[in-house]
Amino acid sequence: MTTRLQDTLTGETRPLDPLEPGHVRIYSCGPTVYGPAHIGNFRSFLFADVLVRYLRYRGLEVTWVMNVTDVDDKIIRGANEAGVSIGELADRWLERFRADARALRMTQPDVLPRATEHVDRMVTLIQALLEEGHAYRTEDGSIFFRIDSWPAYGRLARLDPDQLRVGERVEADEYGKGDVRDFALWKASKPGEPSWDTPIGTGRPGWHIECSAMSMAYLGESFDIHTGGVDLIFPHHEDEIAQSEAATGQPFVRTWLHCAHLRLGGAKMAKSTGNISSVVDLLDAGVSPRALRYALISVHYRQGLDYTPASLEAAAAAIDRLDTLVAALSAYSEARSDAPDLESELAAARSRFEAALDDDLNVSAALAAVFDLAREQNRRLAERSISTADAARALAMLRDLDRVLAILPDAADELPAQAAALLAAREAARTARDFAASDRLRDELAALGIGVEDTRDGQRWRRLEAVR
RNA sequence: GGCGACGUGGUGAAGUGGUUCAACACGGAGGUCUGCAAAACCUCUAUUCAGCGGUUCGAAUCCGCUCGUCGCCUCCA
Repeated sequence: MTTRLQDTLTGETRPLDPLEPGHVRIYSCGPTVYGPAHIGNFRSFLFADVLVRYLRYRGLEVTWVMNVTDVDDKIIRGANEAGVSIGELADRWLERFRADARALRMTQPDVLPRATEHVDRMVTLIQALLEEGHAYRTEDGSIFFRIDSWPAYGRLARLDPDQLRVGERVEADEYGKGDVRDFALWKASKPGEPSWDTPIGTGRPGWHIECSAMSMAYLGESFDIHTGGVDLIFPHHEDEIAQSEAATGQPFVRTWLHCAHLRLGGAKMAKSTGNISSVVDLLDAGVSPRALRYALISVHYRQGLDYTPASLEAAAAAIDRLDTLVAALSAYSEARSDAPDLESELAAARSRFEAALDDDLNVSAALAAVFDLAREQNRRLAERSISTADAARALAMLRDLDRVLAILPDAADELPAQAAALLAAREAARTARDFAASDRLRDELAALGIGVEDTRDGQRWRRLEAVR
């Protein structure tokens, strides 16, 4: 069974068939670094992360590129307001983005190219478009893509170009275009804006051309998968297809994957409407990053998802259930022979897990396989019907599946020295049957965020993940 | 106005013609275990899948209509 994915362009769910066998090339539209990322942004980044992790888990080589937009209207405005250069502003927010991504256990992309470092590539593309008659220059020196020159325009978004409601929301600074629907490839320099001196004039690149140039720079003129939020389908990705294929004559992307919106209060989470919840704010408020990750990835990527405090609490409880199992499997010790049927039980869980993810990344169903496995192992632990080695095998299986999900506690997590001392003291108190002291020490550990339980395997601890 | 997605229990959500098809998680009720606690396990928590009509031997799953929610057509993950 191979992994099947639903392509936005054709609507078909097809087996993944990389252009280069065994090597998948993926481009994800990344952040525009002018402010803090919100969790809706990260829903789409983490969806791509799970995809990358799963394909690697499956043994495929993956090259993952995520762009960073570091020049656009908002960055320019933000930099002017803050009295810094766009580079300084972008550096600041890119650093924050990296920190958020680390906290949420997003895989580091192989390349995080910045738009301002790839202007040459964009210029080359634009030159090709000008030569082929797909682009034209306006009086002020801006360059636009001529939509009429590309008959397939509108296919991705299933929009009829003639039906676009032009005139209602036309940007004031873009008159001079041959057709109001045409989009900017190059914006002529204006006072107070950064610009580049290039063979096509002095100015700065439009947004859409960035992604075409940077994806091709690292992945080639044709590559396997392009991801982003559904709100990028039109016009961003539609424009990318038009300009890329018009410039190269090659099919641009084989599979388009789009992540549905995260909603807050019933409406799409978006900076422009202000109903956002930033990752920084949540983490600063003490929200467990693993719970947040779980909440964001546990629903199928093409399904809308409502963000509520309750969803985060449910996620934290689910995570805690797995944490407890990991702690129990680690602490378990029983001198007896191996359970003969464990191996097949673990294998069955793995195959359910893989079948779910192969089916267009059905994370909910994959999690169901993990939680069923958890219940089975908890039962065996309670019955003491497995060996110490069996427990280690079950834990190894969970950890292996977690290469995709990345929600389990850190394997290298060590008890802080202070807590370790309290735990040792509690051990001594319990040996002396001094339960008053034992209970007091348990409270002290809880205050440090360490939960302690007494079991046949001795004291067992786990971190208590805060929700808020 | 055009295009599209969706509507499953107290909540989130999987399931897209039959065979444990109503998963899984959260929450709730009862029980077992336990110094206490916690955790875990067991049992229960949707004769029913927005409503109506149709196709079929058989539908949550296909078709039609109605109602409702959301999204795109503009920057946006």
